[in-house]
Amino acid sequence: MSYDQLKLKNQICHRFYIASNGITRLYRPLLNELDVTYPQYLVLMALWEEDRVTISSIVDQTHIDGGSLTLILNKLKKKNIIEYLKDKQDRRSKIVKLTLKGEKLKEKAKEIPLKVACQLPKLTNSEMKSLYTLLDKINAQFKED
Amino acid sequence: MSYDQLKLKNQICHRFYIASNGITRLYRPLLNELDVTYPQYLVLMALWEEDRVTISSIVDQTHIDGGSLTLILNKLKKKNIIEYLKDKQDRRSKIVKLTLKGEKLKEKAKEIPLKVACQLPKLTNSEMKSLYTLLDKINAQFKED
DNA sequence: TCCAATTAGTTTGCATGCAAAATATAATAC
DNA sequence: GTATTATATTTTGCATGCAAACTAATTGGA
Repeated sequence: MSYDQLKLKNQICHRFYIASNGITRLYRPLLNELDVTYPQYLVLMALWEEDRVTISSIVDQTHIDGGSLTLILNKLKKKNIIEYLKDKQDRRSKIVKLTLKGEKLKEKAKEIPLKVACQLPKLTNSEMKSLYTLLDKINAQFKED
Repeated sequence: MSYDQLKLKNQICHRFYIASNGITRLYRPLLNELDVTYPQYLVLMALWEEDRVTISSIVDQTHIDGGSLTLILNKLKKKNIIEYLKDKQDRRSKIVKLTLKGEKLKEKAKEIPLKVACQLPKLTNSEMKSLYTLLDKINAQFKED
């Protein structure tokens, strides 16, 4: 009764769990210097690409849970990194906008990706491309949720 | 000032975040039938492979944080899935052991991996092998932490 | 042998992740 | 036009993930 399919070494999800937590841990000391957490950093990356967007747009971009995002955004607001604008078209919506401080954080953040990459095992360009492609295939499923 | 390296589409960690959370979500309804959460299921898989182990051994196998694991194990004990034994060699340690109920859960769990796999995009054997290899390369870094 | 350093676990405090219920507002159906 | 339905966001309750402080027990070294 060994049930190989129940062994940890055969679990793809466990590998993602380890990778996600492990890499996030690499970000933590770097993000501490910006006084943000990893999910807060995801929100910032979304806003640096496109500012003045609705909360549901940020959910779509980051895949952060909506309930959690409310709390995350309130914390970013308290740190004066974002502010809320009213959406005159639809009073149910809020528009999220970077403050000047939030915009300037991008400059401080720009070295982070390279610093994290340096701490990861070296993959060849081909391996990295392959990994991105495979992850995108797996995640395609979750793009609509 | 586009800073491509800060775009979400270029973040490997964000892909792992999406994959880990997304696949865990696929497990949830199946695990509900066993009345366990995903981290609790990781602990069970570790114990089904090797029973009567220390808590630190479970940390090594599952990569679950030690502090969280204390709570998780207490919940499994409350559900009568595991029990604690005393380690006479080292009184600092606890031995974790499956109860009969915990052992029998394995039988109920054995269909879960296939059911989850069926909900994921089909990857070829070669792609799946490649994905496992790449994840193992990334995660090799975290094996010691 | 005795004390400092180490190790195994637990506890605490904070930040999500998530499902489900609750609010407020908009869009649709009739 | 009004009731029904759908959408945007917030709130609530529970379960981790994690760093740091803490307790108890063991090990190592002078």
